[in-house]
Amino acid sequence: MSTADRRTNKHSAPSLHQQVFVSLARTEATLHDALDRVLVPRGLSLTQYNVLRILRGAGAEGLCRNEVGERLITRMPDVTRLLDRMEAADLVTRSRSTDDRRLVNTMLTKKGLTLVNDLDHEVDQLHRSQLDHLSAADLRTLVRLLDAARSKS
Amino acid sequence: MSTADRRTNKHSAPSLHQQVFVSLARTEATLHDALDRVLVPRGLSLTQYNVLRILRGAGAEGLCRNEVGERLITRMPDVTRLLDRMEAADLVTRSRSTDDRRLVNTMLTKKGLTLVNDLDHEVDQLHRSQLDHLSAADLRTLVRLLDAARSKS
DNA sequence: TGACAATAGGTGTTGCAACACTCATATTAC
DNA sequence: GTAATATGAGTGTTGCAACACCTATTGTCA
Repeated sequence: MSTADRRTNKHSAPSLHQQVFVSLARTEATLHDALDRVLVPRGLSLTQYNVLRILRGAGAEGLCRNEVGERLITRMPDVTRLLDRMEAADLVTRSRSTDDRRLVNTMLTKKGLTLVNDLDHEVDQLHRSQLDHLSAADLRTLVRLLDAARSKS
Repeated sequence: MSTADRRTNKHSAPSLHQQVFVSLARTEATLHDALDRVLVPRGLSLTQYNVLRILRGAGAEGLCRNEVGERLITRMPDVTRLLDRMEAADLVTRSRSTDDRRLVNTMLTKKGLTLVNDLDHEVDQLHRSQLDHLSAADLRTLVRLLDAARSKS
């Protein structure tokens, strides 16, 4: 675009790269919203649900705060208060490590584990219903291209 | 999963549908974060940038609040204060319609138009650099599958 | 025409997210 | 062994987002 165009409404058609970005954002928002409609009635945000799944995968030893943050999908600079809220809801419990007293291990409570196990089926059903009009080959292609799309970052 | 498993850490491997959801969320977060690093130094959130592009596309007449909200990528129940902040930053201006006095038309200021035009090149360069290791055919396939993935919702 | 519903916009409040900063503990260098 | 650095966790503050609710204007229909 030339300097003379800077104060006009003229702008070029979106490039293929931009189409990818917009389509990606729209699809993520659509699927995210639908999942929220399952999680919010249970008092969970998507981030909190991800923490439950992360901690379930970690087993009884739990994980320290930074390990939880690293495994989260979205960058989350305030894991402390996220875990505070989940501790207040009796979903997780924390205990300071004796090995390294800087570390605080967080693990699921029985209530948290039951909740995330209960949600497995409902969430899987939702994802299936949202995507069952695509073939397995298409889904595998989609995952492959999505993974490739972020491989540079 | 059987009832007996509800309080265990046993859970099945993620289905293909779940892999799509996770990969989609991760890729969106990665690309979103990179774009934020371009926009935040200019004082913009991604949503505000989208509003600028929406209003540029609308031309001099502008759009009313609900029309802006409908065109946004993510559901946004508080467009009023979003536009308040952009008006305070002198990016948009508002005027109540005389035809239907319920409507308030929002349009870009000269500053807002210049800003969004200036960002075009930088944003496009970013998107290209993030995705230039994928072929055009792959990008077209990605857009097609992403569009298909949200077609049911 | 006058009551009532529908639409558009705005507001009050609450809770969460992001930033910078501090404190405690552990590791490293000398 | 002590000082300096690095790492992990938590806190104070600010701003934005989401929810419910309210007001003004328009449209609908008896």
